[in-house]
Amino acid sequence: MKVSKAQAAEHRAGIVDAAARLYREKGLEGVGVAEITRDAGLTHGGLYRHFESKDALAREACLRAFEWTITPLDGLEQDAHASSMEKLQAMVDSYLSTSHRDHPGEGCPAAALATDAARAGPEMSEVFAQGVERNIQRFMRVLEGGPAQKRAQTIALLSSMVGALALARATAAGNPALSEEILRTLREQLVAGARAAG
Amino acid sequence: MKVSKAQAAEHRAGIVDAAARLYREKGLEGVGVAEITRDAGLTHGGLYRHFESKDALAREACLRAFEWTITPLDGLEQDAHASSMEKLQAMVDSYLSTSHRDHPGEGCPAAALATDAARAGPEMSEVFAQGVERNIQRFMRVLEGGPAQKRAQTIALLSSMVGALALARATAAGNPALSEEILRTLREQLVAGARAAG
DNA sequence: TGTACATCAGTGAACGCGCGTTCACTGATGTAC
DNA sequence: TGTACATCAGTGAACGCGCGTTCACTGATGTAC
Repeated sequence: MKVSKAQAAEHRAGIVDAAARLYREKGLEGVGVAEITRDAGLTHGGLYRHFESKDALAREACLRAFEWTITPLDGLEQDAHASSMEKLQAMVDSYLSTSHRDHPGEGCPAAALATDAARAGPEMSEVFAQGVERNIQRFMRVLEGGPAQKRAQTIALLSSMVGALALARATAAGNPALSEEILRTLREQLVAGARAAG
Repeated sequence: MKVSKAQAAEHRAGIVDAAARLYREKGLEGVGVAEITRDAGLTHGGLYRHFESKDALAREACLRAFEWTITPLDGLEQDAHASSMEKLQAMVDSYLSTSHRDHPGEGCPAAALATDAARAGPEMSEVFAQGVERNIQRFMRVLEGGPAQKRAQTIALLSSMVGALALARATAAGNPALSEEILRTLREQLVAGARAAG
């Protein structure tokens, strides 16, 4: 049956949200349209009233996934009492936490979808690059120094955290000690490195 | 028809090699057994004389992929004239080259398969963790300092390079300038960081 | 405000298609004598 | 060294199965009068 325009818009947003979460959890090739729409409380047939194809939905879900949040970049940012270094440490600790490792569905899509996006064609790559650029702009705000220096440091910081989180996830089930060691080591090294550079 | 034991062993190795390359290029869920065996010059039916299942082949291929080589860790290592810092720079430049970015099939599986391995179950995670541990041991040899310090630095170095390469690949088609910027930035930052720490 | 009706979001069966796996068969290999 | 024969690596058709997508249909929505 037909539903109101407002409800249809909600359904559409629900599908995008479900896809954004499931793709991060299971990969771009690990989820079917049936599972996505079921998760959103609908059936698969109606998906094509909202999206041209599964790939079009995947691109929109990827863009949506990049609206993820992490403390203290979001919510606690107004806290003027915290020093820049304390904020950096808090952000790194949050990004490289076991909680983030074990819940990719609500986490950073750069770490969850990078290799998938590399194989998904130029359109997805463009979406992904937009998200990475946005991430860089957000993360830059916890660093100090000139714009060029800050940008370079942010790119290095993001790359390190993405790689560490990806490796920690890949080794978590097979070698938990190594997985924890990777997270712990980078929590320590990254802030020490920023302290030396800043 | 039946073939000699020696030729059967060659065929088996050829299948593993083809799988190791194709999985790195297209992902663990992006290649079928038909494509792998065709690439090895065989048909898909005979695959199950050598491997229990596709997953068993994938695990063996992943282990094989971790036998990848990179200069100057392999081949040039006897060059006693090169300083440790020069070797580190050469290794980082090689890892974060556009050539490595554009040819994942012969490159580092940690960067190519990390997110796939995280979703492929505990047995694959165990194989992957073994490969990562081996990578750490190899990379440690270009750094100086005490064992604990070297190991921590190596884990940070490997994480940074894995993340940077993954992000560079994901953005290469959609934003080539950003992709190059990521590689260039980490080539510079990583050695500068090691210089400061060492 | 009421009424008639075109619109269209959502349903669920059906479609090709490619996948991993199985299996009867082939014929060279390699062993027993 | 020769011969007979069991073994088994490899072939290619066939199997269920799940996938993305299509489509006839439903019935509430929202518009035209």
